[in-house]
Amino acid sequence: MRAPTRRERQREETYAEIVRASRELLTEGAELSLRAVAGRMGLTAPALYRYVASYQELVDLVAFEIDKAATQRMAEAAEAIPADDPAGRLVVSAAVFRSWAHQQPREFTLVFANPVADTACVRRELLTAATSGHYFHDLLLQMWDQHPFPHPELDELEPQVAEALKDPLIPIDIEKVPDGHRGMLWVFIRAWAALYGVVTLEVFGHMDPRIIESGAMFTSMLREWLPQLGLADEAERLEALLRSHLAG
Amino acid sequence: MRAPTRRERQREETYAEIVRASRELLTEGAELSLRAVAGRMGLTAPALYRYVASYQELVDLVAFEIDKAATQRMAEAAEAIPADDPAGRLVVSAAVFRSWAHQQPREFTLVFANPVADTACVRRELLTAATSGHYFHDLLLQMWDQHPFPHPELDELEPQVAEALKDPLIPIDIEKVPDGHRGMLWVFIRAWAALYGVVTLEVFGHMDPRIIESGAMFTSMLREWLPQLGLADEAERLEALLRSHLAG
DNA sequence: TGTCTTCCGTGAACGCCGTTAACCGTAAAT
DNA sequence: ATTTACGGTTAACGGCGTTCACGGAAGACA
Repeated sequence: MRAPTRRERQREETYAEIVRASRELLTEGAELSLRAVAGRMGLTAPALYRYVASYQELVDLVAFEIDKAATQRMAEAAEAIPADDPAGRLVVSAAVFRSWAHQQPREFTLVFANPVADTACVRRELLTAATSGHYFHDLLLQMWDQHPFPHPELDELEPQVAEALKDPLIPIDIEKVPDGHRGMLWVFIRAWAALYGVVTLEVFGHMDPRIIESGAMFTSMLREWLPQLGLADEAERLEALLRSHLAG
Repeated sequence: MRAPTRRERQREETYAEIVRASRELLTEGAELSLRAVAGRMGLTAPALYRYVASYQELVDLVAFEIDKAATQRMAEAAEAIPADDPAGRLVVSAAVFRSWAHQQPREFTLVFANPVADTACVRRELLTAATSGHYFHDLLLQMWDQHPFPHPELDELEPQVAEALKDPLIPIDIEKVPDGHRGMLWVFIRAWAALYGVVTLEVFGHMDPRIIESGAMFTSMLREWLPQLGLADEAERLEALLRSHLAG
């Protein structure tokens, strides 16, 4: 772990600049293309091939960094809530996640609505490396540690699901899950599905825009989920917390 | 309403061929491009501009027709269920919807994961014209007619939502909704959100592939929804029906 | 029937795009 | 001091959406 040489530092800075330029393009609504990124950096397109092997690899790189940045945004907002209130932090994080998706729909689309199935292993690994995934799972685990909620046992689930949960392909440090409580992952996964579903629907706009803007879809999704996470008696407090963060 | 002239018939046939060629490309995993579509039809790209004003308009046309075709596929499968069992037909339709999305992920993406917000009015109108939307809403209305389920009153909902439900921007013939029961739409919309969310998540693959394949996500979504549609006592029958259609 | 017009196709061209190849100065490594 | 690796260049290929000028053929109409 020696100090990075000058060349290495320069290279890292170039990567950072690539990501910066790419995100600027996305934010401005322009097309993300190698030529546009290169142009914004003051060099020509072929030069970028010294850093990424293809356009798809650029997309993957940018997607990973965007996910990291979005997670940091959630973490910063969550710090306004005491660390001993992981449920509050989760609610705030979910609200920030939604706001981010609405403010930066192209960034959100790049990360979460790019097919992960058909492409190569790189994107596959992204599935288990997702920073946001680890972040959400950590909060959920903290919640469970503080106030365990019920979850199905592996043998109550469909065999294929039980099998998948034994060596799961999701962004979580599996040793953090207490032994005999793998069924908890099923709750986590379904919660993620609910969050992902609502936000994706809203971003793609397959719904009356006034309803999207109101946030009612999101609120009602959360209202359904709080009891399942053992938060029935805190529902009122958490819904108020959500309301105060929906605009942001 | 006179008979269509020869020219008109020819033009319609050309449109149909455009859609046919486009869908072939999508199914084969090739890129959907004006040149590729034209080439498959035995003509050059500029010729297509006699039929569509731009690439985006081609996409919209194809998306609309794909939605129609997917709906027909659902309707055909639903015919195996008696007409006096709209709940059964809904379950079968939802299962077929999911199968279609998995078998033709590119078609599904084109229709349901293309941003509708930022583009022009054409796509906006698609929102209320969606064939599949009308189909689902018809089934839900039939279910309610046969066996009414509870729904919130307008004044129990958030004002913005209540406002939106008075003149909704969704694919439904509003006069079919009984007076004083507009709140029903809120149930419909949330049900659609749940279906859309799960299927989109599965198609984009942001989840362990073994869990996607098992269909457990979909089953559990349905299990949560049956009671809300007043089908608690038919849950067992309908879940069995779902299981028998999940593979298809 | 003959003329006029509308429709539907063409080829050429423009400016984008991703990608490859050959080339070269400079900074690091030896 | 020499070699090597790195990071950039220009030129070019094929493909994309799109526009334009052109022409033939089919329908409309006298």
